[in-house]
Amino acid sequence: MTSLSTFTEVAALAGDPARAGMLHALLDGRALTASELAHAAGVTPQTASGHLARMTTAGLLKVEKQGRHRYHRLASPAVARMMEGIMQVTSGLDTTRPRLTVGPKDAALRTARTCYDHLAGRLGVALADALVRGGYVELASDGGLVTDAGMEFFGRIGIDLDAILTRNGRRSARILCRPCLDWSERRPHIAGTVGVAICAHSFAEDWIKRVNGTRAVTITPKGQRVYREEFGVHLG
Amino acid sequence: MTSLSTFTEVAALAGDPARAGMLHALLDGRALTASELAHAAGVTPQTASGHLARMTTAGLLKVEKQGRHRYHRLASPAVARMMEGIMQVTSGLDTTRPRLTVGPKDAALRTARTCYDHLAGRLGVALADALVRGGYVELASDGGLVTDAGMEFFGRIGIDLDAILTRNGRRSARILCRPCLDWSERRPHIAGTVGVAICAHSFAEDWIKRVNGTRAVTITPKGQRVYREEFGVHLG
DNA sequence: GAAACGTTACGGTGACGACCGAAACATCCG
DNA sequence: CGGATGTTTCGGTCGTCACCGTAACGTTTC
Repeated sequence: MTSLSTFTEVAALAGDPARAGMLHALLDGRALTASELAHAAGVTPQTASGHLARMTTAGLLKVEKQGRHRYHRLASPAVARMMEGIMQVTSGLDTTRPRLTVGPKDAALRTARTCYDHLAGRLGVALADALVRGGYVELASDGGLVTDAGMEFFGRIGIDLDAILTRNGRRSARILCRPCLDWSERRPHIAGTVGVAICAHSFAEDWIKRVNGTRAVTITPKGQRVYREEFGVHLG
Repeated sequence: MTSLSTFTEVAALAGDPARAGMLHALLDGRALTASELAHAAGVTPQTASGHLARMTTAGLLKVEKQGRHRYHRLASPAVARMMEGIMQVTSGLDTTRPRLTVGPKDAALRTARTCYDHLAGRLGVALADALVRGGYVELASDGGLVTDAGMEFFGRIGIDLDAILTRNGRRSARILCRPCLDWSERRPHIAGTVGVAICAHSFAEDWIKRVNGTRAVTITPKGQRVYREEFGVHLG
């Protein structure tokens, strides 16, 4: 039963405060140096280096060296999904406990953030709601799909899902998407290929911007207008 | 940043050999006693009791006491999905390492097993393949859906998906399903509401049976026939 | 080449926690 | 009621591992 030992190993790696902090810092998909990660986790660079080496050999992280820097990033989307899965469990049990989540950093994360490769937070949920309301997307707990009207809508705002899916090698006649339960909003937002496309396009069109060096994003004035006029999203 | 500490706590709970063993023993969705779990994890009942208490207060497990027995089970499907997520990561890195998985127990698990509430292993993948081949289900990495022909097919073999979804409160016009990457087969099988229905119906109709007290299942002669004649599945 | 910076390796300390033995507690059965 | 079984609590031991200081290594820049 070797699969059990690797399971334990991976979970134990994620179950250390310093390593968990680094993983969270990497959850936006960027590549960070050991020093940045050490700062994020609140440990010295030496300690961070050891953790990073372990996680890399375990397959959680991958590194690419550029000059004297070594950039670390999550090894695969599967790692991000694993973290999502853990957060689902924690958010489930947070209902009983008092939710003491304060601080402006937390507030920014709740408003809008990236979830590895797609949008989450109030913005992510609001976009999902708007797309469902407009009849562009059908979303259930098990899955979702883009309707014919949705294909037209996405094409109109500059997202050619058909081309993206053809490039990735489609396996279905329809454009499916993955629902992702938002840990702060407790409601589903859109992940999967469609979520990636929305997020990437939003960055490319300057509808959103990363805030300093976190997973949080701010909505630009241009984005405010587009989200309101095209999607019908109003963020209080 | 309290969410990070709970994240760490949950991951650390899953990252202990004894606790991981118990969680795996519970992954079939049944409720087991502390003694059984102690035996499964290879620890004494005292040790197991402590672990179970911690996991219960953390929200991973829930207990229901019946007489002098206390039955433990996974607290929610989210816990099973979290474990799936971790296994995805481990199976990803297993490609590099030598896959030394032997033993008849392992072989039985690979042939057919339950994955909390749906079928997995060669059987699960073969059923998914057959349903796709027959045009009853469309399945992509992000999601899946049951076609009109599929609705008719499932109705014919006694699974009324429409009724099930109505009971659960549908949120979509179509019947969607969740793809679940099989850790032994490396190919997707069907999870979500549809996967649950297939699995439950297979047990109810005696197409499959649990083997002793594990997640593995055996296919009955009746099941062999049904899977072959109705689904077109041939298991070597 | 020397200095500055980022990263990794080594040795020692400290703390957390997993584990079991013994015993108390709860429940069912004769 | 007394014995048997399942479960939990308590105390103590042991091993593991995170952490940092120090120092070495590699790369870049002046």
